Amino acid sequence: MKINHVTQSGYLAGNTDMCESARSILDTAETLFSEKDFDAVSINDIAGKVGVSKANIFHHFQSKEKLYLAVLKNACARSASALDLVNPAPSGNPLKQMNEFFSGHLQVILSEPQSTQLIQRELLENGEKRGKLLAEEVFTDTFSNVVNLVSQAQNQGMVRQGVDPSLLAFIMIGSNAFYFETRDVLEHMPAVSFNKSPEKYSAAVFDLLINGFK
Amino acid sequence: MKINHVTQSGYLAGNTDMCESARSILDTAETLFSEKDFDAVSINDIAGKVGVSKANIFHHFQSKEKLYLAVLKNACARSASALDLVNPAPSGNPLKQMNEFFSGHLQVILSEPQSTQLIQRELLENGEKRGKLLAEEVFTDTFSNVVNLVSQAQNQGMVRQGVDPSLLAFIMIGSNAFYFETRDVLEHMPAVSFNKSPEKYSAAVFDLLINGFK
DNA sequence: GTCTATAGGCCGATAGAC
DNA sequence: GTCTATCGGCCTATAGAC
Repeated sequence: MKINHVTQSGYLAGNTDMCESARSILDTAETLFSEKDFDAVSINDIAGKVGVSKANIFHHFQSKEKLYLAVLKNACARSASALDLVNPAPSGNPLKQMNEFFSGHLQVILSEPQSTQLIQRELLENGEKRGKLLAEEVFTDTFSNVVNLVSQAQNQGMVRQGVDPSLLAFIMIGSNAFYFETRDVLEHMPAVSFNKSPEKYSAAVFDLLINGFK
Repeated sequence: MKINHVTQSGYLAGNTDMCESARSILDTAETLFSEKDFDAVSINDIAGKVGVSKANIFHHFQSKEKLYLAVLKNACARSASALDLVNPAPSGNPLKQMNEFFSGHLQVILSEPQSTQLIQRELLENGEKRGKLLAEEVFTDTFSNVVNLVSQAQNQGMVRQGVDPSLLAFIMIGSNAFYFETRDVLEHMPAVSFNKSPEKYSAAVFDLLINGFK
């Protein structure tokens, strides 16, 4: 498999011009591509599940690669817009805003498992080749929003000096991402109290990050 | 692709009886399977790189699936034994031991990128189907060692009551795993001070976990 | 825009000589 | 143990009728 993102305009882009069957194909493809990777999903699989012919898929999307990229673009856009909604209103105090983002972020990635899985796989499989593209088009915006949130909290004295805002933002996002990744294994781990309850996890981690373990 | 781990004796098992060419096949297969997933690596690829025939691979390993499982088993064993060495001597104080484990753990997963990548992919792609197996055979031992380390520290008053040892252990391992996953993207992120230096990252995260951000 | 039929290639796996 | 040759199947993609 060889996919060249550079020929594309980008992960994020609106695609509003799409007839009904093309939408069905795109939606079904997203489901299948989120369950299994590029090579493990055949055009036959998608065509069978949608109820159209193989040739019809190649008519709407010129190649399997372009279909996959359309799916990925869609997932990135949906994930990004869902995370935008998590950005809390600037009314509350910064500490509360950080907490709201943290728990909201975990809710979003757990409620959008398809997009999350697709993006995580892209990170794992193609990080080296397309890390720059992913960084520029997907992660930087969300990440810098969180960094700004932390910086504001720091300016108001709710985060002590000496804490790197980008590090704290990284740990918050990473804690949630790792929870998502390991959720299926976590169920079978003995002596883990926080599985099966993302809310408890969010609360406990945030308390740990505020106060430390000492 | 359909792989049934249940027919195997387990991820972890010594395989000492192996002739020279079988070893070469296994090593090359590990390299290729860590770079690309199961379907994206063909027996032809492996045979070509090793310099043997396809049929020879099927002679030593009966199927592509069994070869992959042998590779995975190998990687799990190597990763687990590398992490065993990280368990610090019980001489120092528990806080220092926790710190040593934390920085050592990151060093190990960064120095064994092939094993780490294979295990992370297995987690991402087959978590739901084989989460129980992965939990029992790979993660539980390492994880409970870390939980014990934290519990000992807590008994000696170096970790405050109210902190769940399993949560703290989870965050430590997760922080390192997330650093590994995102290392290629991190390079292209502006305003991130801790990329390119795992040591600084370890130190800064541990300080944050000890003292909190408040 | 949707279909059937098919081209052309690579795949995993096997047969059988040495 | 190692090879060459090959089988049968599934793959992406296209041709061409409607």
